[in-house]
Amino acid sequence: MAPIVTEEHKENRRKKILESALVCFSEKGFEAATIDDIVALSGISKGSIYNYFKTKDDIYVQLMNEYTHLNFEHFKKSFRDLASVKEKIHYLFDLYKNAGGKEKAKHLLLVHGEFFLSSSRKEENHTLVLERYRNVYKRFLIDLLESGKNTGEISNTVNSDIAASFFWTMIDGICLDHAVLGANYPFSGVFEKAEEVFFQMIQ
Amino acid sequence: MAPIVTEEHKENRRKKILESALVCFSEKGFEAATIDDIVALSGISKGSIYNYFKTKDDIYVQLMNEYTHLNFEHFKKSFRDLASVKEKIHYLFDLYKNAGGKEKAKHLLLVHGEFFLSSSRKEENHTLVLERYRNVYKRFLIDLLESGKNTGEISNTVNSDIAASFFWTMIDGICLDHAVLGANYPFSGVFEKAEEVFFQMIQ
Amino acid sequence: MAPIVTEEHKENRRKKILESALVCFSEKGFEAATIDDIVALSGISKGSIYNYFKTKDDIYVQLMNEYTHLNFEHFKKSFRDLASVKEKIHYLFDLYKNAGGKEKAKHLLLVHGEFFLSSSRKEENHTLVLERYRNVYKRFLIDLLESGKNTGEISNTVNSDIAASFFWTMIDGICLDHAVLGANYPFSGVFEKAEEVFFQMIQ
Amino acid sequence: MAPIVTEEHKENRRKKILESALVCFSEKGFEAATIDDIVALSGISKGSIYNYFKTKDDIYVQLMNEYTHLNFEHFKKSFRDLASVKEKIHYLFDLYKNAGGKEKAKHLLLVHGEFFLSSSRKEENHTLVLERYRNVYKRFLIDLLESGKNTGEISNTVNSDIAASFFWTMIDGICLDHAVLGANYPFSGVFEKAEEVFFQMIQ
DNA sequence: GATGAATGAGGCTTCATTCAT
DNA sequence: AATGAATGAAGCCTCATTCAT
Repeated sequence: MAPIVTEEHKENRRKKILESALVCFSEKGFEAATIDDIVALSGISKGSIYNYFKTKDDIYVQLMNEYTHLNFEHFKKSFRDLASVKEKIHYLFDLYKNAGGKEKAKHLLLVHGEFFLSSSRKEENHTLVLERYRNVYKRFLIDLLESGKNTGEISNTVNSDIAASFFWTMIDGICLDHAVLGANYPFSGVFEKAEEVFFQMIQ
Repeated sequence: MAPIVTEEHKENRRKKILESALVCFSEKGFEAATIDDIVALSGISKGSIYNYFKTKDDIYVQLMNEYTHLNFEHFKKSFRDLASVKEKIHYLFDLYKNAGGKEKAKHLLLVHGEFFLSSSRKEENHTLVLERYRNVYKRFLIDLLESGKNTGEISNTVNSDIAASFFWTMIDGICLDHAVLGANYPFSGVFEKAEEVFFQMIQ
Repeated sequence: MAPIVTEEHKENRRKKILESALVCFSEKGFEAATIDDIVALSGISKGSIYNYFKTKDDIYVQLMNEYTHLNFEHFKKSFRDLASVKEKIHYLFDLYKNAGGKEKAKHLLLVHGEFFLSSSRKEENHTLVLERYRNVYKRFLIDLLESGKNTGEISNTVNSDIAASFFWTMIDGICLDHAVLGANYPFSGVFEKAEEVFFQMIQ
Repeated sequence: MAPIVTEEHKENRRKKILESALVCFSEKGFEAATIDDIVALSGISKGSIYNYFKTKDDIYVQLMNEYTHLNFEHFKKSFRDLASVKEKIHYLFDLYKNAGGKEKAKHLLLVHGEFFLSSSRKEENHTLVLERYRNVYKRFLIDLLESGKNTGEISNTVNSDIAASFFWTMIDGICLDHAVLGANYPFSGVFEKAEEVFFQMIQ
């Protein structure tokens, strides 16, 4: 007898749970959000959720991994159409600038931010955050900058390590301030300054 | 009959509770930290804590207010000995740069960060955060920049509002990344870049 | 997927909780009785109790509603076999007279009494008590008296409203005094007097 | 050295505590009312209250005793001016009828009612209630009725014991229903009926 | 006697997780 | 695989009572 439940169906349910968790964690914070909240939003039963995820923490971790992964997949795909390194960097800025208005992006930011912050208190998550920072976020930028040096678009005197860190610090800082402060924060103005400043720095 | 316990004694106990709370919130996060943790660390009984603070949330809020207040009192006092606006700004950078190594500063950062982040989900705290951002943090920087314009130290073309926001976004971003990423983050290097960049921006 | 547990099973557990609560509230009073008492008596876990009832107050309210409802259902069913209004009224007196000896009736009385009394301090419960008094207890008696007037069994000069109130005041007063004073109260004697007096009043 | 604090002053403070307790117990119920409520209302410090009363229960008991005592003192004093037994009984009815509108009387009623009810669960208080019922309330009525028999005002066939119990049951029932049901209860009408009925019974 | 800060046991409720069906 | 009832540990907070001054 063929399996009644296809792999695809299972993956859809898994995704549905993660999506719902994202909204719940964003709205209430990880600790305050309950499994029942996720049940209510996803329409998937509690027992079922525990078939897909071992613990509430597990949902958190998989959620973070999933979206980081999707994020960079998206970056890489979009980069295929962009010729120069500068264009790519402009594209990154644009991406985050445009995300500023989207609801889902705000959810992701808050949850990412909380995960990042709280990771310093949980060995397991901390390892994950560090690993991701080094091998994904920073690596991505460093590779970009180094390739820019090779093409001559970026000055060889630039310290890629510091510039990469600086880039993400600014992006994170701006997005977070925007997510929390909302209209009280001159999002566009600061973002433009940041872009301007960053290009000065690397040329 | 006069009160048996001096105001000073009471203030000391209040401080002791806040200090203990800071450590507990920093180590476990606000939600995960328990009143019993604070009891254990402070040596003050549960009932007594509730004589000084109405709720766990109240401790959180007073803690945040207290340190913001102390912070800016400190800024203002130190500024008396500094003649130029540039010196003052350099002093601010130095202050945060030096705080990077201190244990208590790291605690404060994590707790402030979490408060800031979580405030977007709690109307009451959000109001407080917004008010503090506008009337304390940003106001402080704007006043500084404006007085710099008057003395000619700072270019009149600078948009104080955006520059002030940019300043705090960088400070917050750097300190947070440093607190979480630790040795994986080139703290000093990024900080120097930030200072350099900021002075370029305002001249 | 169909529910695993039958509605009947759930209703049984709900009933079990209410029954246990009745005993606990009766023995210690509502405030002094604890959820743990109910857990101990019912053998149902604390968490489960909160699956069936929102709060301790909710148990109280549902308990009161349940028994009032059962009470009047019982009245109405028994009345089918009774031809005259007088017989019905005699039946009511008998019912309460006989309840005097039963343990469960005593429990109910004390708990009802306490609920009634305390309701004046809780808007929500007060509304419920008033509504029940007007639309159930008093309505029942008034309807009875009015139908008696139609059949000529009861004098048309009787003020049904006052007679109905008088009826319940006597019943309540007697039952309460009996429940509290026990052997020190001439229950049967007073009850007979009350019945005698009431029939004089309505003829 | 003469005592700084006179006996009178002490007695005044004791009274003040009892008065405040009456209001607090009436407004919140005995269990829900706190010592701090009494402190707030009386303006007397917590430590001081415990100088005058051993426990919260002690306040309750003394309060009940005090007012029962005052009550009957008042009865007896007023009776001096009344010649016939019937007048005295009418006077009693009038007293309770008039009390219906007074705030303090309502407080007393609710608190007495709760004490009465709850006494069945506390051996110590129960003894007190029984004793008071037998030796004060009922005794008072029985003596009245018996003296009425002697003067010929009251029929010798009346069972004083039952009539006395009936009297208090009606009074209690009416006052309680009135206190709780308020405007929904035809207080005056029922009271008049009760008086009418009682005089029929004893003649 | 008077004061009110300090104490800590104990109450109500929540919620992650398990497990029988 | 799916369901949701059941569990009980653990958290926040209250409050009667004590006691140092």
